[in-house]
Amino acid sequence: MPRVGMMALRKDALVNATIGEIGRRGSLDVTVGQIARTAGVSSALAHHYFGSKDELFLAAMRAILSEFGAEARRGLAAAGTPRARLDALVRANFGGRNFQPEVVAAWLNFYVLAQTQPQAARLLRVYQRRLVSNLTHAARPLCADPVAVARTVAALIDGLYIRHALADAGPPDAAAAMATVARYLDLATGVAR
Amino acid sequence: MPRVGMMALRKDALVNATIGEIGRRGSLDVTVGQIARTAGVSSALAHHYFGSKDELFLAAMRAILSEFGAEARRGLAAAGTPRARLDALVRANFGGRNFQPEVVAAWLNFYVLAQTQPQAARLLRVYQRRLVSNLTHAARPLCADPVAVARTVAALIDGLYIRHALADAGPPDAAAAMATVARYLDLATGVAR
DNA sequence: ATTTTAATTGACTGGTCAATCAACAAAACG
DNA sequence: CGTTTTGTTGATTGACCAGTCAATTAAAAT
Repeated sequence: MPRVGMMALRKDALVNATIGEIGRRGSLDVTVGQIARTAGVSSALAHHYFGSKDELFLAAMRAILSEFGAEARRGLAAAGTPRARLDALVRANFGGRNFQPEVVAAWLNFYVLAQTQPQAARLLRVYQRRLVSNLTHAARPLCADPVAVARTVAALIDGLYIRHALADAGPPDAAAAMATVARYLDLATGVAR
Repeated sequence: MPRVGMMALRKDALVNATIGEIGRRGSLDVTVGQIARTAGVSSALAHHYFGSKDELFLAAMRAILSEFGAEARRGLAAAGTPRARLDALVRANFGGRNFQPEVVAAWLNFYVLAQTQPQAARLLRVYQRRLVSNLTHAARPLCADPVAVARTVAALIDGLYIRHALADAGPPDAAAAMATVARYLDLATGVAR
């Protein structure tokens, strides 16, 4: 049943299936066959559209990053004050699908991949730089050393993310993570407690 | 050349080779054969002593954690003041072999494994709890909410670790990471700047 | 000196998987 | 209506690998 325009549909389905399967298995040890079956196509088609397993995973990561980017932009646009901008960036990191097990799994494996895959490393650097840059911009009116504060917040976000994602029990607590960052921001920007 | 007492030697060599190979490949995608060859033995011997690849990797992780634990204990013992104790814990995290690429790779893959391997998850939780507990204890005399500060510092350590380990260029800068934590501690404990 | 025990390996097995390719189906096009 | 384009897959290949096992060596124990 070859209809024209299937390419976009299939690519989307394959990317989503990739995220889903990585989440289910918890690692990159998923076969192209499993992913393809979940997407309802043959493994040959996955190779046809993406060329290789690596490309498929990179596409999945790009999808997650662009979803995150969109959320960040939306939050920034709606924020009126510098502090609201900071909070919006933090919320973008802890909100959305970011705490869903599949996305957590994708992130952790992305870190692993970034050690060796130049493409993955580049993607990760872009994300990291953009976050710090956005945070710096938002923090500039609020403190003496906005770059240092931005870097600290960025690290705090990553650390809280990992700690909550791999926490002892229960679902990750986004609210608690955001509160911790907020408390640091209060301190760093001299807000009375 | 079967001499008695080889077991400990071989196990050590295999554990070190495991860390080394994971570092070289950047992922858990290393074969038992590669590890064994690096250790100078046959793959059959690796299975003989460890039973499975998973066990071998867990043993490697335990080695890293125990090295870290020893360093933390040494630092704590030498520290006279609460603040010195905090600094010692931070230094234990950023010092030693922890920033060597192989150890970084092991950590990242350990995170991935902890999502699905109960043993790895348990190990990680023990490490995380102990760190927070040590930090809390050290922070108690210095601030009103030592638990919150300890959690924040722990997250900061993890986040800085990842960000520096996967940084844009050059070797990870342990000094900068430690300075960032120190600045937060100054803020949180009301030290004058 | 013989037996036991620890150390060690080569060879093998059963299975898995990424990637390729030739071929088939149906829509679009002229 | 025939041809081109797009979509799709089954079957295959070539390679790799974890884990097993039977066999070998030499030290240690009796």
